[in-house]
Amino acid sequence: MSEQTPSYAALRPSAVSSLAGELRLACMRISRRVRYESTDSIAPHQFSVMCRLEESPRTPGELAEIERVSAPSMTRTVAGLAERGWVERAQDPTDRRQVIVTLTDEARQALKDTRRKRDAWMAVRVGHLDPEEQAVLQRAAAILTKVANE
Amino acid sequence: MSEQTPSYAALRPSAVSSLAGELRLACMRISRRVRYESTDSIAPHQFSVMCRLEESPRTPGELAEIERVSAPSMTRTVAGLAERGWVERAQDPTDRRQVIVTLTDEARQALKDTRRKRDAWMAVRVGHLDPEEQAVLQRAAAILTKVANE
DNA sequence: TATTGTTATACTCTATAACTATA
DNA sequence: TATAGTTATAGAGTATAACAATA
Repeated sequence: MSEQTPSYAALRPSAVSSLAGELRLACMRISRRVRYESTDSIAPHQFSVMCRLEESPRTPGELAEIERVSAPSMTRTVAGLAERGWVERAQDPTDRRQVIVTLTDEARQALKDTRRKRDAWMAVRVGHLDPEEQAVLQRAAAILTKVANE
Repeated sequence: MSEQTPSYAALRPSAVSSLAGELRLACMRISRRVRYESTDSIAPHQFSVMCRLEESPRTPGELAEIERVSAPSMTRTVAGLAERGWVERAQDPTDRRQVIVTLTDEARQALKDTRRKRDAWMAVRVGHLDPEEQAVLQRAAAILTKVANE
């Protein structure tokens, strides 16, 4: 039997459970550290809404549903973003009850800066790992992304 | 050259950077999903303080410093925990200005329940992976834990 | 006089309820 | 009458400043 077994047996439930616990805790700790260290100028709820608007403009109602907050909360959040020049509001020409919220170029740049700061924290630590550990994480990254998106 | 190379070259800076970005994002998404799905009865700031008290009793001043919140905020948080029966406050016999905050057994049980719920979310997803993916994550878990603790 | 913790007050983000404008 | 969004008001959690008790 070689050191790297070419085929694998499925983990037993108890092993799945302890692996899940260890991974979950590590992900939450990393997330916490990244958030803490990156001293954002963008508040978490603002950041989250701005990410949604990156793909396409949306109405306040859609944003409230996606972010699972109340409509008045989203009105307030959008107002704050507009005040800082990160979104623009326009009336929907086909239904004048609706408002279309669009991200500004300035906001896209701010998002880019924040992500760069966050990635930098992680990059320093990944850079300190030895090559074999980096290779394991390269394979793990895709799997964790799949888990996160499930 | 075999499919699984036995020795590895260190990643170039650009590769470290993109790996870091992918890992960081996956960890933050998983963290967010876990927090969202586990519908805690314990608020995040309460949970965090309770975890600190799990190791040993502490004074409000120590807790405020560890959690990086103001002393009045910690007074309030501790008062809330005491009201729910999760902590008990006692005067320090050697310095009567100080208060010793201790976790109750009920709180320890509540922490256990919350962690079990969080781990369950992750365990379902890890259980869906194929055996080889699970094997990769088993090696990655230890590395991520090291990164989180750095 | 310095330190520990609390109370007083204000600001932010959240919510529900009531209201306006439009369909 | 129903829907999209806003305004009114209140409840948490945070902060700084002022205070009480103790060292």
